[in-house]
Amino acid sequence: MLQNPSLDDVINELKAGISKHKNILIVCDCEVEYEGRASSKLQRGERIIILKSDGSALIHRPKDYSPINWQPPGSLFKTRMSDNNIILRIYRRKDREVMEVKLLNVMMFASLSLKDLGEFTLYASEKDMQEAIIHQPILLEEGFRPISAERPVDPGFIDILGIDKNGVLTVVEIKRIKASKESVLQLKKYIDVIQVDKNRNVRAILVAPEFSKGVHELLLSFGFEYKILSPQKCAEVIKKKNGKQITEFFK
Amino acid sequence: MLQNPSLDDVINELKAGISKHKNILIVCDCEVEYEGRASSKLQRGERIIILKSDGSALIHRPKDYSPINWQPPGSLFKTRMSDNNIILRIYRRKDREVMEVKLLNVMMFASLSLKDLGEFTLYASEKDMQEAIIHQPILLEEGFRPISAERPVDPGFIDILGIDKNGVLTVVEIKRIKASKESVLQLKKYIDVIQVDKNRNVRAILVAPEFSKGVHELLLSFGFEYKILSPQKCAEVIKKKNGKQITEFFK
DNA sequence: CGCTACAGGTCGTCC
DNA sequence: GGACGACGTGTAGCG
Repeated sequence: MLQNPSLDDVINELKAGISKHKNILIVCDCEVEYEGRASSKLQRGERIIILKSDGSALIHRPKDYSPINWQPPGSLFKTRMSDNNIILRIYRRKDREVMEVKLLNVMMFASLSLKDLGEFTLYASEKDMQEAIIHQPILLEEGFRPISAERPVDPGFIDILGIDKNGVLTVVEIKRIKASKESVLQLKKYIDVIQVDKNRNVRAILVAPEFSKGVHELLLSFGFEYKILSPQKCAEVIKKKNGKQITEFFK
Repeated sequence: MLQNPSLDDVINELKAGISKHKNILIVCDCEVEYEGRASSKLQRGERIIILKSDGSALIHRPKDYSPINWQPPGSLFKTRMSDNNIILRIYRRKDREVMEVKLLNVMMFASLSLKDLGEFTLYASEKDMQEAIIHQPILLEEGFRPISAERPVDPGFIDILGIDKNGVLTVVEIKRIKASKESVLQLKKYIDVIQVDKNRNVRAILVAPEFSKGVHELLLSFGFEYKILSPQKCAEVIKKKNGKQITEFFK
């Protein structure tokens, strides 16, 4: 870890860090150029640079969520001196993308060996909602019996296909966030494919925690139905189910 | 800037840095929980945390382009001690999202005042393609005259609306990357709205650097046309045009 | 704030 | 490697 190091010290540490697959953190005054799917130029300023061991690189300005310039994992790092500045060249083979950083002054340099084996779990994805409904169909409605999930149709997949308590074929489309008109049209597409025989009775249900303006009307115009269901609720069900499985596992 | 500081020192610096709207960089052993549009839990491990002055927060693992947990700009930072650990609570009003980081051990802490006024320019955006075609319609085809750009229609916007050399109304949809079937359907949507009178002759042209498999067939089935044009080519035109403007400015 | 479409989107999954 | 869709997508522009 170096504070206000000379560029000579930085380039040595940089080369060493890269070859040892360390994670490198640099706070510096720099310029950046990018050329690839688009091209960009970033004038001189102070930024935070992260070089990761998987070959990804991020350049962060003092504002904004997203990096102003970056390179995805799998990129190659190369360094050289030019006009008493360090040039850091980051090359990505796919799309032949190049990002070049000119380091003019380094305020802080750190070469890190981060140990991170912590497990990451995300709950309440759309997949979770699907599983929850299949595991506990009453979440959708009483008497519903799922037949298949992620059933491939001409263009796309039907989230859940099932039979209702009256034996009517039912297509279920799930959204984990507020459903838009787009979602209704997606459902329409599936119905058009499924309902080859126009006289055959098929139900369509859009499941979401809430619905955008105009969606109810659009659903009505197609004769579709809806069901309010939150991903959090589904996450609860999944958690309980998995907990039970673990209990059963230890029986 | 602190190396292996005590958590007492960190929380003081953290509170000071947050109130002074500094950019804060932490390398530490931590756990993270998130609750909002979904919920997630990240077990203990060593990570890089960036807290920005605009209220955005990023937690980076030693791998991957994207942060494992984050909060977009405008979030509120709050700190407290709990069981001899620092709890950093980052709250976003929209969607009532909460991210809580438990700092167990801090390897490095830096409170930074980054000066970054450098200008950023990006070329080869879809907007550039639009401007290039409007400035130099021959990029699309000989005799084309643009009428309007970003014209709002029922749902959405028509990239460019114009008249071809034969006086026929022409809808142009632009993609800066390979155009998919989705793009064709987007164009179809606009045509359906524009072409109220089915007998009225309207041309539809999809402009993109390349086209996915099946797109040509879909275009054909709708009677649409296409034009190969790369964003890089358009960027050249725009650069030349802007250069000329600057020249004219100094005349 | 909601709706719409773009983004150097990224990322996983399946073919 | 291409095609397709999800993402805690984020972000800008407009009403």
